[in-house]
Amino acid sequence: MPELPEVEVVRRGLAPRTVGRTIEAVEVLDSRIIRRQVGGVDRLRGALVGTRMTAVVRRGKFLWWRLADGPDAAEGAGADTGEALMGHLGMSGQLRVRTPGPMSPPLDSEGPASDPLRHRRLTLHLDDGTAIDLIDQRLFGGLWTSPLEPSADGRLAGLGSPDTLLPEAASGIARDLLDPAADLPSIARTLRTRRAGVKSLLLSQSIVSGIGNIYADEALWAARTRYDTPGTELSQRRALSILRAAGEVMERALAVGGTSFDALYVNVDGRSGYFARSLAVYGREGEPCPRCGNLLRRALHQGRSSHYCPRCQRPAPRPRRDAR
DNA sequence: CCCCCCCTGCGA
DNA sequence: TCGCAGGGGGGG
Repeated sequence: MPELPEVEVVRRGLAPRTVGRTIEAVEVLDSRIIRRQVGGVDRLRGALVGTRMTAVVRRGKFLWWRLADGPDAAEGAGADTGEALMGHLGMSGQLRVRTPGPMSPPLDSEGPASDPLRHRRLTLHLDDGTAIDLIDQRLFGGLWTSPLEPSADGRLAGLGSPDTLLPEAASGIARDLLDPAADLPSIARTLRTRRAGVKSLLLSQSIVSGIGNIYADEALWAARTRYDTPGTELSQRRALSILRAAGEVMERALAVGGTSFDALYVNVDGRSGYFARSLAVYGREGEPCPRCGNLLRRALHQGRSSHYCPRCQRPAPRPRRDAR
């Protein structure tokens, strides 16, 4: 579930089912899913088993649980452990909540390759019997612990965060456009200092986080700007309008559960979002532009597809030197 | 800053 | 068989 709206759907699904719960066991079915864990599976278990989840936080596409010492801790029960459980879904990751009972799916499915349960890589077992499955076909996602540190600007670390503490693993990740602490004029100014194409800049998680290939294309279409327009050629007004467009399209996607093309992209209950039908350009090469009717195109840009309308998305006009 | 890598699966 | 797929990190 890759981009910001899809990850936020997951965060909202996880919060009511995990906050306040204690982790009783960690089941690792494929250790590649925890390759970013310092100390491997032993250290992961040591850091998690017996701790209580106190919040689920998101910044961009990164998701983490805050952890406190559990009720069994002799001293300091309830105290923050100082480490977060980080999660990233990569290209094909899902976090699914499985509740005990007769209706629950079988633990190990022998179904076809398209059956997502075939790709269960790790499960957290909670004290109320709930299981949190990390399912990931391509294994680009992962779960690992990361020490907390204060956020650089002294504001709340991310959506759902109780304080300013941020996992070290997310320290290089900029704020996202759904974060009330995001400073849009400042992000716009940064975009304008860089010569690279504006789409690559929107995808740079260190400038602004949460935007991926779908929402970058949608935002640039909405702001009538072509993907290869150099950041240095954007006016402040145009840069801001691109950022606003990106925020708006992600808000609209979030409101309908995110974008799903197939069963790979689902919420914690395995259900799809409905935004795919509202996409203007992504995956629609050869179809008419919803704004001007010209046929949409797909171009390869830095190894990834860019979808755009060749007529109504133009590179920003160069500032006129002779204007006076 | 571009290119490659990490992976698996699917459709042309 | 190849190219492509909502991710990110690291190398040259």
